[in-house]
Amino acid sequence: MKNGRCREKHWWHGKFRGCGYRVTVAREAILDVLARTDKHMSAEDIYMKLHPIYPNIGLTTVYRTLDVLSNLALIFKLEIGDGRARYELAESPKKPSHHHHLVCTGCKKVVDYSDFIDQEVKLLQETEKGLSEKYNFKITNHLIQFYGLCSECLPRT
Amino acid sequence: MKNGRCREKHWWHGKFRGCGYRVTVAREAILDVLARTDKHMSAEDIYMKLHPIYPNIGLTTVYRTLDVLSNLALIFKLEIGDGRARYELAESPKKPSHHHHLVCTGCKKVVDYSDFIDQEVKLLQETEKGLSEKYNFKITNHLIQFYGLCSECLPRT
DNA sequence: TATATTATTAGCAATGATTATCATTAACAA
DNA sequence: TTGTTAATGATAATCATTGCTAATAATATA
Ligand SMILES: [Mn+2]
Ligand SMILES: [Mn+2]
Ligand SMILES: [Zn+2]
Ligand SMILES: [Zn+2]
Repeated sequence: MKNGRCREKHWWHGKFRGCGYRVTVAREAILDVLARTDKHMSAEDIYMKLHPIYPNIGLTTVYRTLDVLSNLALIFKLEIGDGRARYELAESPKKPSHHHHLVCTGCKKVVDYSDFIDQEVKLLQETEKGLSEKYNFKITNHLIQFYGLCSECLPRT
Repeated sequence: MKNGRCREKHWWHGKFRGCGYRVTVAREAILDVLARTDKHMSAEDIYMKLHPIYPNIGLTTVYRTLDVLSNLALIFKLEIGDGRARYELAESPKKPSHHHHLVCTGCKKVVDYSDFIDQEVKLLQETEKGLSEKYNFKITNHLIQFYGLCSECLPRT
């Protein structure tokens, strides 16, 4: 039986290698931060979280790494309208795989939801098909988001 | 019968005055640009369009004016993910009042669509109601967008 | 294991859309 | 026509993100 001295291999090591990417401390650390939260974090959030433990990982590296992880589809990039992108793990036991977002315009909190997903998927499929044909588009993605005020922000308005 | 010498009054003059805003050349010109197109224009697009006729209207004023018009709900501000906001008239004979967008990630072209709007509205209402209760949010807005490649951008990939 | 190759990184400068400042101008109520 | 004050233009500042480059570290190879 192997002991724990060697760096634990994660399933995505193979994905990295297969795409010609190296497995680095920064990449592991950033994935780890995202794996340990159910929040939707900005590049700077991640940088701040990392900094006490890895003070040598720069903000630029965080951005670059998030870009790589995004291209590998290991994470999702999410724009909520405040000009600061948020990121989350693509596959996580902490959240449903296909979900959308509820954004508080007050505190910028993001809530995952997957209610009504079945009807939604049905409508989306119909719509995508219809639009593809009518407008001659190859549709690759969609975005559904609700905006409002959370219970903490509503009182102070 | 009145002649055409005086500046034509538009219906939104009243809306301006009622909210304590003055009617200015820049505001009329910018609304006019948006009224004459069915495109979704950026602040700079509008500035460029205006510049030959009104070289004294600065880009800053375009931004400020778009902000005012947006607050008055005369126009919609639209983010398509390239970090540059687009604007369109809220009510226009050129497009359906309630519509969503199909965005080409290649050339950033935006197409209005209102197909499947009835089913969509139904689902949105149900979803909003469900989410409001479950997550204790006051939902004020929603965003639905499809992304893909238009017929011109698809070949060159 | 030692070495060569080259992807990755840190630190910093640059970018680009949008906003803030402030002195000047123009709308418009009286 | 005039006084009040909102609106403007020029410019500087902001701020998230990206570009640059010499140094470093991950991996393949001997
Ligand atoms: Mn999420
Ligand atoms: Mn539109
Ligand atoms: Zn909130
Ligand atoms: Zn296109």
